[in-house]
Amino acid sequence: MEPSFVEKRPRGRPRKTAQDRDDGNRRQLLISGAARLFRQKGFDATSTRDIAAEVGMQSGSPFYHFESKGALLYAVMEEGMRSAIAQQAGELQKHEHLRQDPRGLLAVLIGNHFNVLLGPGSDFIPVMLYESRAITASQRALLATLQGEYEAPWVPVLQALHDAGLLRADVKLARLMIFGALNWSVQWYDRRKGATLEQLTQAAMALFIQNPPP
Amino acid sequence: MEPSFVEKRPRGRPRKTAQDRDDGNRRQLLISGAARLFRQKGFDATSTRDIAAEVGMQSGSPFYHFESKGALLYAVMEEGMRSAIAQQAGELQKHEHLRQDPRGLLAVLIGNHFNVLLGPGSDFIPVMLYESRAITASQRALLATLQGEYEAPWVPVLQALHDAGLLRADVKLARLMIFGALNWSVQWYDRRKGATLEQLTQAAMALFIQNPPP
DNA sequence: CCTACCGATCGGTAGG
DNA sequence: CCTACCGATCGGTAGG
Repeated sequence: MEPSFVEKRPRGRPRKTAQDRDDGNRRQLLISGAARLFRQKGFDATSTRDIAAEVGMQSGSPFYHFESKGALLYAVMEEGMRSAIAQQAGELQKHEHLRQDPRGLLAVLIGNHFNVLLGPGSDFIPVMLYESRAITASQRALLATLQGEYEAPWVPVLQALHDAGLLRADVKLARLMIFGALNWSVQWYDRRKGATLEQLTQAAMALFIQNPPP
Repeated sequence: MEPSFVEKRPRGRPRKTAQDRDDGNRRQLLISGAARLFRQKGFDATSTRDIAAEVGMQSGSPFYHFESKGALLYAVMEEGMRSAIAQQAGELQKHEHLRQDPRGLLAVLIGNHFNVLLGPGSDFIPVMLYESRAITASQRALLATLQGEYEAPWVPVLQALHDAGLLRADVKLARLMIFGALNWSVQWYDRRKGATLEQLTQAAMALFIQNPPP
C-alpha cells in the first residue's frame, strides 16, 4: 500500500522560473483548462476547484487571474471566437483562387467550420455554443458581434448560390439551418470511428446544394 | 405599500380535495413544472426548491414523488419522447394517403418535428436534447431506444428519396444533419417574430431536397 | 499565487 | 405532503 499522502502531481507544484512569471502564461493555461472541463462536464458542473486542479493550482488561485468563474467562461468564448475568425480568414485567403466559385467557397467554409468544431483543440467553440445561457446579456451582445463577423463571409456566398439556383431555400433560413446541421455534429461525431471531416463536408455539400442545372 | 408577508400564490396552498389525492396528478405537475424550468435555466441552475415553488409545494416535497432530482429530469425526458413518438405516429396516420410520396412524408415528419420542438408545451424535447449530459449512462441507453423508435419512420423515407435522386448525401449522415438543422432551431426560433413553423418546414424541404429531375 | 476560511445554497432525509 | 434540519460543496476573499 502506498501511503495516502503521496502527491498526485509529479514533483509537486511546478517550479517558479522567470518564464512562469511571464504574465499571461498561467492565464492562458487556465483558459484552455477551463475550456476542456466546461466542454466535458458543462459550466455549472465544473467547479473552480476542478479548474484549479486541472492546471496545478490551489483552489483559490484562479481568482487571482479572473474576477469570477463567469469571467473565465467568457474568456473561453471570446478567445474561441477570435481564433475561429482568424482561422477562417486564413482559409479564405489560402483559397482566394475560388473567388468566382461560390460552391467551392462554401465547401471551404464548411470544412473549416467542422475543423473549428471537431478538430484538435476544439473545445472553445462548443463551449460557446452550448453554454451561452450562463453568460450575462451584455456578454452575449459582445459575442454576437463576433459571431456576426464570423458569419459575414458566408452571406455573399450563400446569396450567390441562391442566385445561381444552387440553393433554393430562403438565404437567411438556409444559413441558420446549415449552421444547425454543422453545429449539431458536436453531439454525435466521434473522431475515432465514422467519417472523416472531409467526408462530413462532402455530405453537407451534397445535402444542401442542388445539382447544377445542365 | 403592501405588507411584505402577503402570499404570492392566491389563496395559499391548494386545498386538498379527493381529486388532489388522485395519485399521479401532483407527479405530473412536478414533471411539467420541472420541464419548464429546466428548459429556461438549465438542469444544474434549477434547484429542487425552484421546482417545488413553481408548483406550490414546500422545498422537501418533490422527494416524496421522485427519488432524486436526476430521476425527475429523466421523467421529463422519457415523457417527452413517449409523447413525441405518439404525436408523430398520429400525424403519419392522418397522412396515410401519402404512403407512396416520400417527399410529402418528409414534409409531414419535418413539420411535426418543428411542432415537437417549438410548438405549444414544447419544453420536454428541448430539455432532452440539451441536458443529456446530466443523466446516467443507463438512462441514456434507455432514451436511445426511444429515440430509435422516433427516428424509425424517417429511415425508409430518406432512403426512398435517396433512391429517387432527390436526396444526394449519404442517408445516415443526411439524417444526422437534418436533425441537427431542425434541433438547432431551439436556439434561435422566436415564436413572436419571424417565420411560422410552416415556413420553416418549407425552407427545410427546399434546402434538403433536390429539384425533381424533369 | 497559497492558506485558511466564510456565507450561501443545495440535494436530500427523518419524523410526523 | 410539510417542518426542520444535516452534511457537502461551492464561489469567492483576506491576508500574506
